[in-house]
Order: sequence, then C-alpha cells, then structure tokens
Amino acid sequence: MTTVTIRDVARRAGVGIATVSRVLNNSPSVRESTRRKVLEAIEELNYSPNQAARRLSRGKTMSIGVIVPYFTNPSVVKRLQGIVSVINSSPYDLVLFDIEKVTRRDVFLRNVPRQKMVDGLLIISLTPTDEEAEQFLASGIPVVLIDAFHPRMNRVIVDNVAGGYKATKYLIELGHQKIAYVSDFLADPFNTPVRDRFEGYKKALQEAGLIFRPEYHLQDKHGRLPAYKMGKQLLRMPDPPTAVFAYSDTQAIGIIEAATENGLSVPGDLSVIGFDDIESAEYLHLTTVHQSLFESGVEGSKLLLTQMQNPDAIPTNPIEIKLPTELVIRKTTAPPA
Amino acid sequence: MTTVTIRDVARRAGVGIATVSRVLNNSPSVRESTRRKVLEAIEELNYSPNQAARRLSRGKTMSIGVIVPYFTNPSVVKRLQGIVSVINSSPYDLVLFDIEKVTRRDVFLRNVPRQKMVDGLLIISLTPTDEEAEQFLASGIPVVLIDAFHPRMNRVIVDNVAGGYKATKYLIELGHQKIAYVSDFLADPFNTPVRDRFEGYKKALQEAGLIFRPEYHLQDKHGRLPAYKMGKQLLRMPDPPTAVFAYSDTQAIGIIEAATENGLSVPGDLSVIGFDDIESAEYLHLTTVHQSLFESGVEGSKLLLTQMQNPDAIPTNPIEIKLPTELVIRKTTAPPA
DNA sequence: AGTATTCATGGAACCGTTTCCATTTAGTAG
DNA sequence: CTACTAAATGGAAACGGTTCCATGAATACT
Repeated sequence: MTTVTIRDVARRAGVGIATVSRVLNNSPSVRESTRRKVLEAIEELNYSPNQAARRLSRGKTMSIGVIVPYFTNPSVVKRLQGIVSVINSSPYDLVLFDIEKVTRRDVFLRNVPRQKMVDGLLIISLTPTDEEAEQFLASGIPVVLIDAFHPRMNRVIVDNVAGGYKATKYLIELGHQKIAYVSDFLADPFNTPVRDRFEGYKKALQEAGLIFRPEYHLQDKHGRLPAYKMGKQLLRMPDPPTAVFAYSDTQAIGIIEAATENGLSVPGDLSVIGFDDIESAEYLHLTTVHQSLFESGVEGSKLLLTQMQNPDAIPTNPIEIKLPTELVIRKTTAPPA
Repeated sequence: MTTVTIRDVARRAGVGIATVSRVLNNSPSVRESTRRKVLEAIEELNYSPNQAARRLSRGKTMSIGVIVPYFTNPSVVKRLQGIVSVINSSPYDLVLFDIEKVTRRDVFLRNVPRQKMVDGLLIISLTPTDEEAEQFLASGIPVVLIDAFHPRMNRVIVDNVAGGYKATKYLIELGHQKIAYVSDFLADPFNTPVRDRFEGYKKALQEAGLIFRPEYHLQDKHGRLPAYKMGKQLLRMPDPPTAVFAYSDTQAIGIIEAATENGLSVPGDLSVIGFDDIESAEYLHLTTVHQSLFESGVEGSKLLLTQMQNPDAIPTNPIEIKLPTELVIRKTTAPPA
C-alpha cells in the first residue's frame, strides 16, 4: 500500500539511487555484484517503478494513441485488431480514443498531440483538415493515417476508386444496367472513401456507356438499419434497380434484409455487392470487395514504429502504403432476371 | 516544438505559477480578472499542460486499464464496446492490454497494478487465481471483473449455468435426445464459463432422464475452424447427435458449416444452438442464448467508476452484478427428423 | 612503485505539475 | 480612516524517476 520508491531500494541495497536506476534500465556499467544486490532489494521490497515519474523525467510516454471513429463499426474493429497485434509485441501501451460525436473529434485531434499524452499516433478513417495536419506536423509527434488521406502525412490507404470501379464493373458484366449506390453521407468532409468509391462507381458506369441516375444514389448515416430503410426506398421506386452496390458490407446486409422482407430473392431478383469483406460477409456469402482491414492496421503500426525510431527524419515526402482491393464473388450477385 | 511550461504562462500573464495552476484546475478562488489574464496568456502561447507531470504530481493517472484476452473474439469486442461507451464520457483515458499468449497474462496481471499505470482496472473474461486476487486487493487499485468470477472481487457475471440449461432444455423439449456439447478446453483454469455452461447442459440432461454421453462432448481451442473440425468429427460418428449446443456463436457457425458441407440441412437434419448472440447470429438466424455483452461492459465500467469515487470503501463484501440470459429462437433449431 | 586510464558509483539538478503555507490585497465594519 | 477578517496570490517543496558530472576505486602500463 505505502509506495516504495527508488530511494528505499537504494537504502536497502546500500547503494545510490543512480545505481538503482541504472539497474532498472539495464545499464551495462554496473558491477555484477552490485546489480545482484539491487535486484535483491527490489525483490524484497516488491518494488516496481512509477510510470508517471518515468515518463516525466524521460520525456517519453511509452504509449501510442489510436483515434477511432465509431468503435462499433466492424471494419474499424478489424483494423484495430491489426494494430493491437503489432503494438502488443512492442514496448508501447495502447491508448484508445473513440470519437462518437463530431464535437469530440476536435478535442482529440487537437489535445492529444499537444498534451504529450502519447509518443505516436494512429488515426483510423478520419481525414484531417489542412489546419489539423499542420498542427500534427508542428507538434513533432509521429502520426500515421489509416484509411485516410492527407498529402502531407504518412498513411496507409486503400484504392477505393479502383474498388468501387471493380464492384460496379462486375455488376455491369453480369448484365445489370440499373445499378444503385447506397452509402454514408457523401458530403462528410472527413470520410473520403465514400466519395472515392462513388467515383469508381460512376467511372465504371461511364465506361460502359451507362448514364448515372441520381435517384439511384441514396445516402444516410452508416449502419444496417439506415441501409435497410434505403433498401426499402429503392424497391418502392417505379423503376427499381436490379443491383445495388453498397458502400459497406454492413449496409449491404441491410439491403439484403429489405429485399428479403419484400419477398425478393437475392441474387435472383436483386444483386447486392458490398465492400470491406468483414467477418460476417463470409458467413452470409456476400459478394464484396475485399480490402485488407487487419493488414492496414498492421502496416500502419509498423510504419509508425519505424517513424518513431527515426525521430530525426521528418520526411519531406510522407510515406504512402497503398493496399489492394480484390473482388470476392460469393452468392449475392447474379445476372438480372 | 519547444515546450511551453506553466512558468512561461505565469511570466507572460504576470502572475505566479500557483495561480496558473488554479486556473487550469478551475479553482474558485481566482479573481475573474486574473483568470482572464491567465487564459489569455495560455491562448497566446498555445499552452497545454503536460500530462505526465500532472499525473506524477497528482498521484493519479486519469486512465483506466482494460485487460482483454484474445481481442479478436467477437464477444470480447462487444463487451469492450460497452466499456468504451461509458469511459468515453468520463474524464478517463482507456488503456488497452491484449493478452494473446498465456505467458503475457502474468506480466499484465502483476505489473499493471504495481506500476500504478492506471487508476482502475477492468478485466474481461479472465479468472484470476487466488494469489492474483490477493495482489489486486493489496495494491489498493479498484478492479472489476467482467465475465469472470472471484469471491473477493467486484464482478459482472452472467448466469452461465442457467444459460446452458436453457439451451439444452429447449433442445430436449423439441424432442432431441442425442445432444452434443462443443466447447473450448474445459480444463482451462481461467475460463469458468466453459465449465458453467457444461454444468447447465448436464443438469438439463439429467432432469430429463437422459444420460450424459462423454463422446458427445468435444473440446478444442476457440474459433470457427476448430469448431468446424469438431463438427466433422461428430458427424462421422456411428451414432451422431441430432443437435449440438455450442459454447459460443462462433463455434456454432463452424458446426453449421461442417453440417452444410456434409450435405445436411440445418435445422432439418441437425439442430444447432449457440451462445452469446453476437452480431452475426442475427444475420445467420442462429438460435442462441442471448447474453448482454454490451451491457456487461457498461455495467462493469459504471461499477468501476463508482468504486473509484469512493476510495475509502474497500467493500468487505464485493459487489456482484448478475446479468440474465435469454433464449432467442431463430431458425437453426427444429424437432429431430 | 607511481602515474595514467578506465570503470563504477553517488550526489544533485531536472522533468512540469500540484498544493501547502505564508503573505499580500481587498472588503467590511466600526 | 483604522482595524479586522476573508479572499487572492506567490514561493517552495513535494511527486519519483533519469542523467550529467564529479569523485573514488580498480586496473594497466612504464
């Protein structure tokens, strides 16, 4: 209960505090016999160094922050799992900041680096503004974006344009002409992927000589339920689509539920393709665009760790790791009836 | 880049450092005019207090640790989401410790409390030994177990015996007599729920006058694939079961895959019931025993926070919150053929 | 044996806060 | 206007480590 400090250990071992500190930090310049004495004293007193003090005096926190939007989102979780797998075998602790409300966003993005709470920062699926990026750069703390882009920051990204293109093109090749795109709000300034996949979608349409029908693009906040409602809305249309490209697997699932509930068979009456390839996608035999969620976390963490080891090199050219997407054909897509 | 400290602010504002500190901590005894001066200086210098120093000086870390086994496990993730939702709106940071290997277990359970890295600790699905419990109690740091039990520690638990009983009884009521139990390793000393659900299973059998057939109990490490293999094994038996109670939904999914691959229909030829009611369970129409995963995290966090507010009260009688289970009947169970 | 050189060690300053305690200032009453 | 009390403020000592620098001991070399 009463805290035992480095001084107690020093007294007990009959040495100076500096020596104890050296033992704690595996300094080579401690005679073996004294090292043993110190270790004994540590053992006897059941001593363990106070982290806060260490951090203050070293100027390092030995922890890495992860800023995450909507921790309930399965694709975010998967990325985080990748991060955890890497950080776990490093000496760093992982501090998790979840942003549920947009207001909290500023708080974290501004305060976390300023308060020197972490030695490095990973930001998942949140695109920083130029001003925010400026702040990060100025703070000097290494940052890596995962699934987000800023020209001046290190990042691990996915070619969402290509992914959206692949998905749409595949539907077109199956023979579909009336293809809807169901997504998060396109205008969200911090969600670049929505727009990129949309762009890929439009590109594929155009290449095939199909015109983009604005009424086939529905947007709402993310989630299965909103997607379900959008699905219902699509199916109510006088000239409903025969295929839906959903921004995420979660939304694709909502669409399928809407279709099923309306007595339509998937893929018989409606083809549905998702994006992400989350765990459930496999169970549900969902055709989707696979992206390496777990790997994105792994790569991002590795990149961050190397950046942290070379504090000198503030690279003028930020590093970009681009992960591929891959079409995974399962059982929710088929030629139109 | 150069760190601006409280002294810089004090000098700039023409006040003492103590006053700046008071402003930072919203002390009421600061005249409004000086407060304004200080805030101005803070603004001008773009100052933000150093966390490490605060922590050392206050003796509090303002962070809560969460120790998690196998962060990839969906039920664990769901609990963690509940935790995050509560901690997020508290002033505490969340530090995540993932335990993938048993060896790491000791490291965390011993070091985290000793090093004063956190002000409070949540432990998910890990049953501490008596010795470990002793250490926690001695360390004086508030701890709450979630989905784990120790008589001397605060905890949020699920009535796993009742859950296993409900599941099995339901299968029996459907007319099944040959009911298998597929689970994690029963002997894992830190996984109490496996044994509890097993107990409920046996109790239901016994009550119905059915004898427990040891060959109907298969165990392996957790995961969909191992469960898939166990499913195959069950179906190869000369007298295979007509129903399977799986320790988890993840495992139930593996069983279903094995059955489907063998050309059996679920629930026509084989009934399968899971446990947990994870997200995918709904998509897959899996009959299962619902437990409030998210809520367990919420309740555990709340309990911890109240414990932390009453540091005096080291309750002689630890608090136990018991969450109910509920049978959710979907489409993977039916009377035997 | 004496001096130079290396190695081990201890003391003290420092990291940037909070907070106790003493002091100054303001406010109130006589 | 003075005396007294209450409020505001500043200085300095913690908090518990790390690390620079000086010192003493041990080893090596001539």
